[in-house]
Amino acid sequence: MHIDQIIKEKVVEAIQALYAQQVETDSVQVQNTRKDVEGDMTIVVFPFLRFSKQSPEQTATQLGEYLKENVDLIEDFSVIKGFLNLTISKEYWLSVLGAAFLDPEFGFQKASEESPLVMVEYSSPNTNKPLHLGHIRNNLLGFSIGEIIKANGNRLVKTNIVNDRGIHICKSMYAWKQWGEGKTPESTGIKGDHLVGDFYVLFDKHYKAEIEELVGQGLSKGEAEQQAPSIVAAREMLRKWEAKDPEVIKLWEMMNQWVYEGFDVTYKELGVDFDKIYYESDTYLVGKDEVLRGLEEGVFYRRDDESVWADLTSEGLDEKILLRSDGTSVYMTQDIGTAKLRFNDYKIDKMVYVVGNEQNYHFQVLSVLLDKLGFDWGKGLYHFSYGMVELPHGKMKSREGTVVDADDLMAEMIEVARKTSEELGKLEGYTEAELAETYKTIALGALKYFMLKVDPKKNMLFNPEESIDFNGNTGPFIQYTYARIRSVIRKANDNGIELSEKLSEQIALSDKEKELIKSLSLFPSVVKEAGDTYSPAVIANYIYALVKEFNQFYHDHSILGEQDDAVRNFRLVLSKAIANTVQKGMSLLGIKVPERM
RNA sequence: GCCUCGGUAGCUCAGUUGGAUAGAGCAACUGCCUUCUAAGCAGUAGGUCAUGGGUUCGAAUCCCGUCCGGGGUACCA
Repeated sequence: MHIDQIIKEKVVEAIQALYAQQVETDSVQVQNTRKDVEGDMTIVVFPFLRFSKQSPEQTATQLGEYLKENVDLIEDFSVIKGFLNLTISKEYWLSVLGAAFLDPEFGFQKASEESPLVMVEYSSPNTNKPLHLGHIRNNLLGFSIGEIIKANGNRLVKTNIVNDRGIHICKSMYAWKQWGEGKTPESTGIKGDHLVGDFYVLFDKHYKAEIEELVGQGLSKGEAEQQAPSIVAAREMLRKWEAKDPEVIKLWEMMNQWVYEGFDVTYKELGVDFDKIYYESDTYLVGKDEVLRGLEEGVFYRRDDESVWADLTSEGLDEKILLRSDGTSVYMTQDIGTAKLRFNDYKIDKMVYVVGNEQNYHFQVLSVLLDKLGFDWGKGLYHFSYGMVELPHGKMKSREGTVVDADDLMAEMIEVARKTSEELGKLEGYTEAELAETYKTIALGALKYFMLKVDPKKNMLFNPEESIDFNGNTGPFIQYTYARIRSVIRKANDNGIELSEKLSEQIALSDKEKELIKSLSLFPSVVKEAGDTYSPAVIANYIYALVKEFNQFYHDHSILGEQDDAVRNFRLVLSKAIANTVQKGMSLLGIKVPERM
């Protein structure tokens, strides 16, 4: 049991004994004592004044005396205004460290066959252009939240829904057919997703020129947008695709294949993966069937123009279109189909969608629609809604070339990591492969930590000019601390020093050492909080604080140079426990840690 | 218009269910490598927590108003 809980229960007991009053354990406020005040844990006594009918100081003193008298691990107390500061015994802190050191799964809960099955959908790219910074945030959040869900004792299925059909891919297809001159990734040496993206941009260029020309001929902008030859041709291509025209299907399959091969490279570099991938070309018809079923059952209704709608006004939402008047499906229809397929494939207890906050309304509606269609999991779906990544000049727009490309960004960061490492020159003796791996670990550590340390709900700013730092509150700072500890442990091994989990109670603990154990002891509750709130940032901020504290300790205390064997052993155990916690915490963010850097 | 999210140091961000004197990093300035990795440590400076009210022992945090900004409100996804 954690110290908070123990204290809370003892306070309840004390209130009962002193004032003959019942209070709830959760109503007792326990917090870490301020650094500049003597003590470890602090109880706020203001809420008890109505029972004690005495001043805050008197109440706190009475409580303190009772606790000191009756609770072994509480050694002493002090009172400042309405705050009761408790000093916890050294023996207790040492036992906490020993337990953390011995348990390789410290802070994590194991899943069993019976554990809830959680499906996390993330990434969800369109197949007409390469991945950019916005996708990176999505992928990193999705992967991380999956790891956090697992660490909280759930089974996990990671899934991706690929938007492989629709007008967007037809635009690239048309542009390639029209102006592509038979170019392929092989013939050009361009990565498949980038090549297809280039044609998407090319389409837009021609389309815009056509619109301008038509407007010059006297058409309105709206008319021109509808009548431009390129868009007419792309729409015709979409129609043929839906009619399964063999030539169009062949082109579609070929270009999508290029994109998938490109995506695979990017995903691998980013270190994310999926257990099951769905394609909208497979799910949109299922969704259509579901909507028609809903129509038959009277859940939806048909308008005069044959379009199908859901009336959600009684739920406080709007009316929502589900099938167009020409019978084709919309985004919502596809999501219904995908959901049905998934729940047929897996016995899912909880569905989590990692999708940007611009789609909050969409998921609110989806939840109600699934519920109306009789899926009992509809109401429980969770939209993990995250904020946008903004550039200094505003939003990213792929057609205006203001995007930060995922592949380029990673390559640039690896290059920075390489240069920095070479300047510092601490990797002597590493092979080329080991060097390359270390550069990548550091570069991706920097990128991932940068993206994950901020509250996922909030928009964040990315400044390509200033790039991502390697000092201060960053991934490499944390990795560096880990590498330092590993270095010490290696040296200990080399000198034949063995670590013992038996910690002598004779040694004196410095303030910093005690603080470190306290911080360490918080890890399990941090993992839980991150799971409860769907927030990798909680993990990131915790690790940073822990590591920052360790560096202070490292600076002020010698570990291997310590003459007293018991103290040296304690410091090694403490260091190793922290390294393990850092490694596990970083793994929840999808970040690796290097042995040396 | 309506719905929704946000506004904390020059910049990027933390800030637990309301608690003590609001914290980090970057940028600026100053110290510390003959001692386990200086991608580090220590220090200086920087704040009307957008703003006006309210709730109470106590508000960055909860409630109401105002200002500013993002997103949504499509037979786009």
